[in-house]
Amino acid sequence: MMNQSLQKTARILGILMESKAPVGVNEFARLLGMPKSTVSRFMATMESLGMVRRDPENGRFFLGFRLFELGCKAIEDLGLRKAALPLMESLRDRINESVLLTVLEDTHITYLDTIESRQAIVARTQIGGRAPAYCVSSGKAMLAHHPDRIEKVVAQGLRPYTPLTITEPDRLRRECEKAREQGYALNRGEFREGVTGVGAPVFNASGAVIGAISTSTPAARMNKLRWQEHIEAVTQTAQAISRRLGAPAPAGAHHLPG
Amino acid sequence: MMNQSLQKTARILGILMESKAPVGVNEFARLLGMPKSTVSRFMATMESLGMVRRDPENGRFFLGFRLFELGCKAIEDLGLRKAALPLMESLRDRINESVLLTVLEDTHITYLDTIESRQAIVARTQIGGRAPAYCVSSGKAMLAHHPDRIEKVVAQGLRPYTPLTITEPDRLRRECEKAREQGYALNRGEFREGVTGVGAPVFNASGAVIGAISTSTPAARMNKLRWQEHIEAVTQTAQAISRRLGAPAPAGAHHLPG
DNA sequence: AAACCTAGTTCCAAAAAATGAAACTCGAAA
DNA sequence: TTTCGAGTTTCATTTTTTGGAACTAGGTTT
Repeated sequence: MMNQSLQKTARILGILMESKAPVGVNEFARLLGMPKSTVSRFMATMESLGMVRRDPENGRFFLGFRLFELGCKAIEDLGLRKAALPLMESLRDRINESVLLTVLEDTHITYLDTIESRQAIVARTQIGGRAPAYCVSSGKAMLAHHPDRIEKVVAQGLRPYTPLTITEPDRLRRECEKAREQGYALNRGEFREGVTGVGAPVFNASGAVIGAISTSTPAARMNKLRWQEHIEAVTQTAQAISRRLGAPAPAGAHHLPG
Repeated sequence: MMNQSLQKTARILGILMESKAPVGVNEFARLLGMPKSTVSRFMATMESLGMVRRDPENGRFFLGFRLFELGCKAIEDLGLRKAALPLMESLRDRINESVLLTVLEDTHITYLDTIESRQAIVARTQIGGRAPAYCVSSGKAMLAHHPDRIEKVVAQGLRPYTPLTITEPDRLRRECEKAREQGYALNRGEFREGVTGVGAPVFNASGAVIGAISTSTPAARMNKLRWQEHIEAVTQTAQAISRRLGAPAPAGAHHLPG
């Protein structure tokens, strides 16, 4: 039912995504459980299409630059980054902490862009990197509007990344429900130890969640007042971005007439 | 000989890359000259692999975020951006013009990153975007070290983008040869009218060209002195980045003992 | 409300492509 | 010189993909 060449392609790209060093034909053959003749031909095709490139030293493979061109277009199409960046800078200046822009993809989030805090100690985040949605503030903020995804996440198993990671399905469901009511979600150090955050969803003109704004702050700098400030600032910024994108007014606080 | 599913995938991604608006199954079928049943199944597979995503409104397709993850990893692997960015900022501050980081891919260049000039008037460049190698300073600087590519470029035809575009194969060959000797190349407005630049190649530890640094300056701000300043500054920056990457000392000016 | 688009999905026999064991090439190491 | 490891090519066999047609589902016109 699914095109198998494509699935194989995705596996190969996945291997290169995870791999630290370039990968050769024999290693692919081993990892994929396929004869090297098959792999060799496949890689030749992928190379000619720019999906991978060869290390001229030893013929091993890296991901290709064509993927970068395509990936940049992918997020450009979304229009989110352009609308968000200036407001993200203001937010960073307001709270003096790193600000992140993310999208929800299946059950994980992807970091689209970062505005770094100007402080000496920051929790660096890799643009293009991922995190499990249920472990981070932006992820929970977005899951809150995708109940089906919550169940998919739960079905995949709630692995503990830190002692504070949510591992109880019902706890996750409750937190998301709360996040939906309040319009924001928190991360108290559930993905990376000592890294906290506040996340709020961004909506497009159709009222669909298309991304989230969040903060990344070392736990050592957090206290009750700061949490409150961050929640307020992040929520306002996310709403301002949504407004820029033509989103209908948030339904949260105001009760609209029936 | 080449895997045809992969080629089809590349064509589909190419269509989405060029397309301004999302594309539906029927439109793909028309553009690809294939029955819609085939396309429908294909797109379903691509979607499940994250290569494309559907517009929830109308079911049409965009490029998927997975491509962004892969693309970011692709340039991270190269290690060029990390080595180059700080020096690019210094260069921008030195000449107060936009500074670009590019790689050569087949016969075109791809923009990896930009440090914008602080001036009011700038020629904006899209990260992830392309330009024909023979029309821009960075492209010519890199072609200079890949004679086979020059011939490939020539074979594809030298289309004039502006009145100043090089359209004579021999002129391109001569310019590249000169660029190789001098260690830099110029663009006098050969790709976009009124946009000039100076480009120099960056080498890795094996002495191979892996990218280029270049400037982008409105022609109105250019004069003889500025060209000289830019050439000096760009060349020095490119060499400094190469040194960071462990490149052997440039052979250009010094005549090494036989 | 019935007929009629348009867009997309599913079916299945026919057609085409990918597969993989083995032979081959090429460099480097013993 | 031989051996080894990594990669590529070959070609009969197996496995996919293909695509016309039927089907589904919204939306629009008569």
